[in-house]
Amino acid sequence: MTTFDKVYEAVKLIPEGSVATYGQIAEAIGNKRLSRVVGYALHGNPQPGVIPCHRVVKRDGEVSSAFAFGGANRQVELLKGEGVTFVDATHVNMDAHCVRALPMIL
DNA sequence: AACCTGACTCGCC
DNA sequence: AGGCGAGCCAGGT
Repeated sequence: MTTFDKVYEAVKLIPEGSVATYGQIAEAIGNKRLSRVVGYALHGNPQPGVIPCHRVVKRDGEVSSAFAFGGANRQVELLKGEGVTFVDATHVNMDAHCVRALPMIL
């Protein structure tokens, strides 16, 4: 089990209609400082369609500017399609959709 | 094999 | 309050 695998497992656990921050993912796999690795892992996204990387946002709810599915706007559309609301064109309504308790995968 | 960089976050100054 | 450095892992040069 590599760190990347843990990241993918954690991301797949995000319920539909909810979002999680890189920090939440990192914390779930053991170290919140891994947030950077989380981003890198999703950047490589080896299994698109399986790994809902569009449900992962920065700690303030802003979507990544380097989203690779067709632009950040595409990510926003996907989230809206799941019932996620936005406080801003690029900021997810964390107060309503942020995952409160992401299970630890250690 | 070492160094640099990257979808991040937090703690100091 | 805003800017800067540190810490983490993997992959490319």
